[in-house]
Amino acid sequence: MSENLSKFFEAFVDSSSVFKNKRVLQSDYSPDSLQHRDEQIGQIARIMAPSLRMEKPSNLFIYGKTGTGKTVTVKHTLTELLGVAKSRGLPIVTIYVNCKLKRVADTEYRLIANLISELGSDVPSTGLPTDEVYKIFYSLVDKKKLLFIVVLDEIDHLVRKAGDDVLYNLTRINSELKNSIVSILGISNDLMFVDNIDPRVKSSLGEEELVFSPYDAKQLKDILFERSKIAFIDGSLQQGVVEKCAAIAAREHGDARRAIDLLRVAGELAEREMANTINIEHLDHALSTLERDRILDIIKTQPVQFQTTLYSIFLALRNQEKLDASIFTGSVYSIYQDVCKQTGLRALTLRRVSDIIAELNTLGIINANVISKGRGGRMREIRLGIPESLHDKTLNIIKSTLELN
DNA sequence: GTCAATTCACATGAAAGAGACCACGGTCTAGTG
DNA sequence: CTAGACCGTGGTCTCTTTCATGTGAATTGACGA
Repeated sequence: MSENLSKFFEAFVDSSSVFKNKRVLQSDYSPDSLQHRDEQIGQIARIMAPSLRMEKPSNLFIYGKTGTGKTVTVKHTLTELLGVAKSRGLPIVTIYVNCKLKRVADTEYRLIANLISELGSDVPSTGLPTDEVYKIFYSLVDKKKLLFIVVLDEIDHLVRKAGDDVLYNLTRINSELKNSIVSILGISNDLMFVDNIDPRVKSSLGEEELVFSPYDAKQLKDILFERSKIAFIDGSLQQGVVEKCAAIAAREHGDARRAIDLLRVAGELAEREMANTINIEHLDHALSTLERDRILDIIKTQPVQFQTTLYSIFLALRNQEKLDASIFTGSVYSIYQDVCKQTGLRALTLRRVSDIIAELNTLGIINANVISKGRGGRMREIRLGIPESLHDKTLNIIKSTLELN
């Protein structure tokens, strides 16, 4: 057996892979040159340039959907800026924080704690009063004369969870500092986000704004070609694969990250088959694999109550005999109560379940719309958002977490 | 027939509570010289 | 005498509950033509 296995590994190593440099297709890779973002790079550079004279650059706010190159562009531009600063001996420091990462920077306290740790110091992950942490941060920043550029990626996430007080406090930092200057660069996926924040914060944080529009199919194609030249062995991509990949991604609001993922998975599938070219079938297959993994992964990582709610939705729809029909909050909740009784789980209130349904909706697992039936009341109309081919798998996942049969 | 008021069944907001974590400082205990 | 174990306190964070308020259109009922 182990002989077989080692043979397999040998064969795997020897088989001509389609990849030359797979890292280029990984999500954390940032390319040396950016395509179709010259204009934005120029604008960011113009806004940030005063920092090289040790003047405070305007706070900058960047919007754009996922995969439009916001993060990469910002990182790219700041790296260049830091290069110049370094060669001139200017004390400029950039800090990059992704506010979406759970347990890293998704609350006010943790954000500041994170900034502190970026500055090479440490505070406990919990236990201190928030203003204490602020004080530590201030003293740390103000110790030397420095110019900080703080990049807050996915800032909409932070505000949604922690409220806009955070931003207000951050924008006030400069008035507390004697020596140093802090400039904030916020990145948001949500275009509507700014409408919901405190006007005071809005004016001070959004001194400058920049919008990243989605890539169109042609631009995506250019990007994919560029990457695939480095990533794949010459000639391993069949005609039309990149074009189709670009077209798929363009259809889904021009998400370049997704397009690149798609290409990578297609390559992995081809590699697994020991094929030495990637064809359209691989791409189609990759598309469904990616989608399947995403959905199953989301479901698997949901808390018990979420899974129970989803299970109740399944049951409610099954009672109606047709899974593509829709049901309403009330019937889901009564079934949910039965399920809880059955499993011995403590049943939550309708209020909470209603929120859970709303959250499942934003995850895309279900589609729920609020409708009014006039005197019949107002409620959510709920449908499953999971493709039928995955129904059995999701039910199995849920049943195993609920220890049901 | 028309129009405003009513009503239903939740949606949505706000505030507050419970319980899990964690750090810190003080006290107790056991081991060491 | 000292290091480590063990509390109590005070803080944050997440998930919930409770209480209150909001909402959109079918229904109702008064009113006038």
